[in-house]
Amino acid sequence: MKKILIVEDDRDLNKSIAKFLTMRFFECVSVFDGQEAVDLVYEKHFDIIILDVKLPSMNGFSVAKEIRSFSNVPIIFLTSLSSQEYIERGFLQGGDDYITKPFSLNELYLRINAIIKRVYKNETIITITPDTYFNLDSETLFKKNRPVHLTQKELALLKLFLQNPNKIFSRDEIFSHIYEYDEEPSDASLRVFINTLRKIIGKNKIETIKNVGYRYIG
Amino acid sequence: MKKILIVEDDRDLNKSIAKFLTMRFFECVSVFDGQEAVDLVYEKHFDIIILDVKLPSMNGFSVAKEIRSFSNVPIIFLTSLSSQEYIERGFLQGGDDYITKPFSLNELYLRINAIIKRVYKNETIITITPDTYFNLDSETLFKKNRPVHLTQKELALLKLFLQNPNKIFSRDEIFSHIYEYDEEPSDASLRVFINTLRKIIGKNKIETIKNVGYRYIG
DNA sequence: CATAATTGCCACAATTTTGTCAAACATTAA
DNA sequence: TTAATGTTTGACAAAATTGTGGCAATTATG
Repeated sequence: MKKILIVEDDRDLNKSIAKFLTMRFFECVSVFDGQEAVDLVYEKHFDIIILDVKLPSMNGFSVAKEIRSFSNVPIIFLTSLSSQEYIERGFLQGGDDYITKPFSLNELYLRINAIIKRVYKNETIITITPDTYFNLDSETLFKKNRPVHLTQKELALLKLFLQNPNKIFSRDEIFSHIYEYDEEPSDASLRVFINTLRKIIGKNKIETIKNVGYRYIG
Repeated sequence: MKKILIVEDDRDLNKSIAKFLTMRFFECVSVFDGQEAVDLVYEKHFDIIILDVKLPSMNGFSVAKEIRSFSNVPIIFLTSLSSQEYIERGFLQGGDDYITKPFSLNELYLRINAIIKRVYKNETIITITPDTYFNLDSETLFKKNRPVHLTQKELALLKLFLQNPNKIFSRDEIFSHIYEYDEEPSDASLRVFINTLRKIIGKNKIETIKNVGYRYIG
């Protein structure tokens, strides 16, 4: 679950953003002034920061500047100042997006997701083929919207592949991921799992790297 | 240098975007309708796509949907339709940003940079020809955005060349790089590998240095 | 421009690796 | 305990990679 820091001195607005995003499975922390935000980011990890520009004492741009001196956490500026000059300043200060008030909470939500998708590359739903996808939360593979049963090892192997698309895995690497330390089956075993996975997600989705291992084509 | 595809049927606007971004060191390609855009992305590599929503024949959302079926290239929607519904549709179609007209070119530029910073921060891609590139992270060669399977030796040879563009390699040097100590095949073998690589990346990309060896033209 | 040397390229062969299936074995659930 | 499910193995078929020979094409050089 992604952690969001909401820096907004308008308490009502702050609260409704937090409520909206919490309902959509984000973990939200609210603060109401700039210095507090900087201190908190120093101490704790956040996956994304929503930052109002007009804040008491320390303005949003200065907050961003301080945070950027030690962290690359994505920042979305939020403000009623829609002048080009401000927008440009926001991006130059290392911002990832700039939203002007009034805005829809849903748009904010979508923009957060767009950034998360790029930065953390972890959507919950991974599309494998047009009719096959994998839900990372429930760890379930769906084919034509029907869940497909996978055994423990099949699941481990599929997850390894999906989380590292296009990465070449040596047989040894795969073994160490899907087997316990004391298990040492022969190569033939892995071949069989590859075989069954291919039957499920499609032959061409797993490429054989001869003399090395395999890779998932993502 | 990052490559941008501009899909906008208003020729004047398309031209001014291209001019503005070219001055800021992007390589721009302009097209004026949706189908053309899809065809082009299918064949060539772009780092980011600027996509007008209102296009003749095929609208921007459909274009994005088609592109997303085979590519993850970042897309920025561009449109005068500022209704929430449209904005949301843009993001749900896999868009990375949504800008409403009228907009400042500089803001577009800044938003492009924000996305590039996130998406390509640690991806190293070597462009070989307009439709062929090599991803150093996954050690994969792409042609028309499709991965091309290379055997061990082919890959070793290609990597040697790409990492040393324009350097003349003697046959002996190449041998010592791609063969193990105990392997000692004849010259004919290397000729065959050169031959197959040329078929893949283009004849003129590998120059023969008679009596010496070869070099990759980078 | 003729010649010799070098290189390109194709088809095939040798070798190794991988895919597949059935059956044995192990583990879990009923 | 039995039945059901999951995992591993072995044997053989199938496929892929690499090497080689032979001849055509190209290049350098006198």
